[in-house]
Amino acid sequence: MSRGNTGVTSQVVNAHACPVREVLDRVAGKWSVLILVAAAHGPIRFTELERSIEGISRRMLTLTLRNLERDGLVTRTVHATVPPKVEYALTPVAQELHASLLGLTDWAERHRVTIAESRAAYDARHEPGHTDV
Amino acid sequence: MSRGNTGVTSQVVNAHACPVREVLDRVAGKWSVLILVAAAHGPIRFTELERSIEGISRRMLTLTLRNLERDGLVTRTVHATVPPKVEYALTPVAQELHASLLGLTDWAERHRVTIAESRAAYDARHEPGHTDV
DNA sequence: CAGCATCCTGAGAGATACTG
DNA sequence: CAGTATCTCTCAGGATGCTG
Repeated sequence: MSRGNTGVTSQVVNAHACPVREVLDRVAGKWSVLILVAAAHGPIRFTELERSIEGISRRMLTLTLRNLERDGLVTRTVHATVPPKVEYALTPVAQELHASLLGLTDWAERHRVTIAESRAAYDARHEPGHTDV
Repeated sequence: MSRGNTGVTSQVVNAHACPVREVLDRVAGKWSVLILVAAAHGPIRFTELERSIEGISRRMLTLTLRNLERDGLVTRTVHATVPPKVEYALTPVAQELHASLLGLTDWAERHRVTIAESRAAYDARHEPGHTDV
């Protein structure tokens, strides 16, 4: 505050220091949350995940699971049977996260319509050939 | 539930239907939340934003602001003065969102250490040349 | 001051095929 | 069943330069 400004102390925000961004970097991937949701009910097998999550590829399922495992959000349990059986389960930490996400879910559902309208209006305003005002 | 399975009704999760993913698509961008945070204290000018947010480029600031405006999360007020003065402010909807994000912030701060450790351990396990077990 | 236009790079993600 | 291995492509995001 060494320089007299407008009065609002616009404090510096650092991307690396911001905790929200940390979570997002972890969860923002297209599939991460979907996996968290699908696994929230209890341990679930690879193929079950694959079928539960609409549109996910084998590759992305594997990659995302690996990342979640790395962060300690899911556990991977291999049952040495034939055929192989691998179960994925949320860790307590991930379950807490899942709970925190409910706040966002709630927000999304309360405002999804408003936002859609806002978009439509904005797009209309900026369409090629709007008469403005 | 027409097919008898393990008992866990792994319900189908659709990326387009999942409300959490909707929010994320809106907010997951590298800069969106940072702008929300920086603007949370009150109306803020373009250049103030630029300086508040460490590392953001003019281009990304503009783009992200446009998207937020499109979704009705920020308002853009142009003061017809010389030099120009443009102020961005959060809409009530965005302020609610900002509040919901506190849950995530909290989660991140409570577990950031654990997660970092988990990563380190995982990476150690998978380093080239681990003796396993 | 507050942008827009342009060029460029790389990580995320899709498609496809092969295997312990 | 539960993965790995490539190959490709899109697009978010960085760098830079120009303007009302």
